[in-house]
Amino acid sequence: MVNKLHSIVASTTAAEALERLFLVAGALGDRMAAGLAERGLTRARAAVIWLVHREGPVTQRRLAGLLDVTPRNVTGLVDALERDGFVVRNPHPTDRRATLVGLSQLGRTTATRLAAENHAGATRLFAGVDAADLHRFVSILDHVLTRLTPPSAPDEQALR
Amino acid sequence: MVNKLHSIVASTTAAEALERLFLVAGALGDRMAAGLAERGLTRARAAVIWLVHREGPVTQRRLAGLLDVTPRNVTGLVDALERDGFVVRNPHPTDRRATLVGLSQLGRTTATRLAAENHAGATRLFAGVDAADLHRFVSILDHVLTRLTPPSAPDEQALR
DNA sequence: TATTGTTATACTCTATAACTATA
DNA sequence: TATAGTTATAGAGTATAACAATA
Repeated sequence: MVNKLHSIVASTTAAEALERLFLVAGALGDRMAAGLAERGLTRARAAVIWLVHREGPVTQRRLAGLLDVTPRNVTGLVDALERDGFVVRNPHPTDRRATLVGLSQLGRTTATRLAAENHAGATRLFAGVDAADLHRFVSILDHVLTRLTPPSAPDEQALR
Repeated sequence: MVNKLHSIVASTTAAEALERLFLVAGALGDRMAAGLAERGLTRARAAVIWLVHREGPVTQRRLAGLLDVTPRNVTGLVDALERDGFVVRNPHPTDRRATLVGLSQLGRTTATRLAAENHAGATRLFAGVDAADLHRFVSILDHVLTRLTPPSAPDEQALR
């Protein structure tokens, strides 16, 4: 009886937590999209810039794997980023089928500025949260992530 | 000096927390989209069903406000949902310009099933998390949400 | 024969602008 | 004159399928 009551209370609170998590995720996503739009970027394109910034020049095939989208999709994203001057396409030194995508100067400065803004934004959002509480907060996020992400999957969750 | 060191540590952890939050949000979104796809739904369409389920029959104009999208967008979403049998359009009793969007029987059972699955999923995701920790977790999410959402905005954040 | 990137085609979400029918 | 919903048009992200060049 006690157990049953306990589980009911716990599950209700879990639903509230999930609802709140969705709310924060949505607001966070909107805020990020707005910031990116000011630079003429979208989330998908910013993800490409971010990945290339972390990985160095990569083939589109690899990008498709890292982003977990189709190669055709990468073609479109890189087309737009190249047109807007964020990335450059270069021939692969040994494999003449492949293309290496690298950052232009604009792409590099954009990546570092986005990282700085991200860092500043995070500091502002969590300002006033006790260090121990923040640590527990991250622990719970990890807990959720573990139950959410199927084990295995080597590249798929690299950024997303 | 102590203060400076403290702020450096805190800001670093905040960036980690934000990164983890993005990770969870992405995985959560993917999971949800996959579940909806099994029922022939997308996130945008499910949001309509969810709102109509909560509000009862609503005009498309009101839906546009609640979803924070353009009226034209609502037309498309309702078109698809009506075609697939989730909602029905009915004339507004007093305003002949307006259309009331309501749930069909399929829409109702879908809404209740999605709610049940959501509840079960939340319970599973947070299983093993201490009640006090979960409460603090939600408090931090609220803390972040407060700093993220500009005060005012009456309808905009109704669901999102 | 397999892989890399592309063209072709299509669906979904989203937006702005112009228009019709009503208030 | 203002409002509800639509048609017209467009951009962005995504997918599958077919194809060329190269491994």
